[in-house]
Amino acid sequence: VGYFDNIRRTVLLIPRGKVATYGAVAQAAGYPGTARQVAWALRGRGLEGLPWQRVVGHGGRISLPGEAGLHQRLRLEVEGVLFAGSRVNMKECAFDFRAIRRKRRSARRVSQK
DNA sequence: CCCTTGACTTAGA
DNA sequence: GTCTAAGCCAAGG
Repeated sequence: VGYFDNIRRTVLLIPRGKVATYGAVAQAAGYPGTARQVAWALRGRGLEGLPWQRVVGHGGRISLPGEAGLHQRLRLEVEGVLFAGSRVNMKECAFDFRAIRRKRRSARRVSQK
């Protein structure tokens, strides 16, 4: 399991209608401070089945340049992500990875009985 | 090993 | 709001 796979798994955790920043993904994947490498991972191969459009820049900026950026915005709007000007409304749509840990804990509590 | 490349981020000006 | 400069770090040449 390499760096790319961990980043990939983390991106898959972001639910529909939410987004996360490169930095947040890096940290959640266990590689704090490697935001640029997250971008590198998304740029590479194997994007099929990956919700890459849910990863945005700091403050909800779209970092993908050119037409691809517009494409990303459309894909997000279709998922229900709100925009405020040229940025994602992070207050509403930023995904908090800590919610995953809470979910896991409550799931375990249920299965334990 | 050194150098370059980024879908990055932060801090200043 | 914009722009630059510097820090950042996995890959690839």
